[in-house]
Amino acid sequence: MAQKPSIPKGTRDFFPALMSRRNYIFDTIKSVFQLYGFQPIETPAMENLSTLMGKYGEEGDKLLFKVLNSGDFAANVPDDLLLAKDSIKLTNKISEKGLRYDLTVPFARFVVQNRNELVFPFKRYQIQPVWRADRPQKGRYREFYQCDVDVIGSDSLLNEVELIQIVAEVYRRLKINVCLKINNRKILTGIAETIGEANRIVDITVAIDKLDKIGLDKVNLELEQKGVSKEAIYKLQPILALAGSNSEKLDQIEKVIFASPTGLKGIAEMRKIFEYLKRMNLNLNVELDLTLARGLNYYTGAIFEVKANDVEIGSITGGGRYDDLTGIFGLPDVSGVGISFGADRIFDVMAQLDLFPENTSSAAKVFFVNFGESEEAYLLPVLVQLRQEGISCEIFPEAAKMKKQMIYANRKEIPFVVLAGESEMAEGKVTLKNMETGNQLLLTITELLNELKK
RNA sequence: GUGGUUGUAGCUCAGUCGGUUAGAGCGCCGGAUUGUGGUUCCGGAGGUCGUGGGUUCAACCCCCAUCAUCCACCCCA
Repeated sequence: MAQKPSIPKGTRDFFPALMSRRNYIFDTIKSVFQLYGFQPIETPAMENLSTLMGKYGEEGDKLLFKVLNSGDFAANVPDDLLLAKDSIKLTNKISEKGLRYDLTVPFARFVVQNRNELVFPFKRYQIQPVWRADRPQKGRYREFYQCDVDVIGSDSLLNEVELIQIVAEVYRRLKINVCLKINNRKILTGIAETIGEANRIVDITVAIDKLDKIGLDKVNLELEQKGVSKEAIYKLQPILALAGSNSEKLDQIEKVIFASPTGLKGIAEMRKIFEYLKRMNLNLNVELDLTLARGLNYYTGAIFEVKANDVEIGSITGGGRYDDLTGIFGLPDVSGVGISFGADRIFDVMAQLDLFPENTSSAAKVFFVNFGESEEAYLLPVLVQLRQEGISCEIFPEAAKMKKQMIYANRKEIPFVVLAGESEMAEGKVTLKNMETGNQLLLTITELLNELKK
């Protein structure tokens, strides 16, 4: 038992029944993406570490899975470096590739690298696994899928609005009750400037992001511990307590951060987005949440986060505007905006709320019982005919006991079973059994086809 | 990276004060039923009690270590 094979922690195997439900999620998301004119791309599982490092903050670098150089990777490492036991420096010598941590950074690299072949604004979607060397826990895996949609090469806020529409449509189709929270990094910058802590914006946003989780007192405590001045924290209080409708909140915050041009720009952006949304007749609760921060520090404009209303699981979709992601790779002044659906968390939510439709099974529609060689010869052409008609079917590969074959069909949840032995063959017919009702019909092959096409 | 939880059959879990042959339910296999699954009845297989050490006449049970697991923090989808 101890020797049973296993998989690395934080990874999972997916059974057929799970796969068909996962594919239901992927297919839904994919078709909505396509509805808005986004096209798929894929990038390699591995990227050069130089592409990945430094893009996710210090914490993120630690969570990158590094891939050992091939060959005799230790041979060229100087002795003093080995003895120094400095993991970071040693890593630089023995590893130059890593597994991707998200889809956005590889996408930025993709855009810069292939800029001459792309049509801008470039609208792409990408559904692939990413890897993080995090410690796994509830709703957190080391290998999980992201479903990203991004538009790059356009400043227009219409892109933000389109992404919000996509969120609304995806969750409408999946029947998940969600709330979309939206904020703007420029407003956060404005706040930081106004309270006199402009260079602490990351600390401030990370702390206030936790407001609804740990409460006001603990947020203030954390700000204090991070070295934010008492005066600044005091000035921050009314901002954290803002309430009212989205436009009321914007009006209030505007009065506070009027001296910050960046902050005002953020407010103008948000007003424009809400104005657009009003015209879209959106069936989604969009809430301006000034405490929403999101960790990734490449965001520069609007930021989004989606939470399921009926399940405690953290955010299931997130994203935002990033003005300078491609700048790091040598292509400045190309703005992009995108969001990422966390398929695995969406799966957990749907499983918990039992939202999957009944008929997601990937099993064949018809099962043929195998009675022996002559029956096989009689049935094989029928299988060919069914498949030509697009009806999925299979025959048991050996003439096993009928009970065993029926159990097989039952466990695979195949809805129809065809039986054809001596008596049926004599009449040129087959018996079709409906596995759910137990009813049986004696049919000719033509009748069988018609029956199954219903 | 920090703190905690739990490891007994394929799965979920009992297991008394440390005591001789470690149990249940579900699942699996076979039969009742040689051309009929999902219900029922009967029978059967399956365990180095996570691993290594220690205490003891004796350890699933106590101690130490180790590995795995799950949960929380950090961070995040």
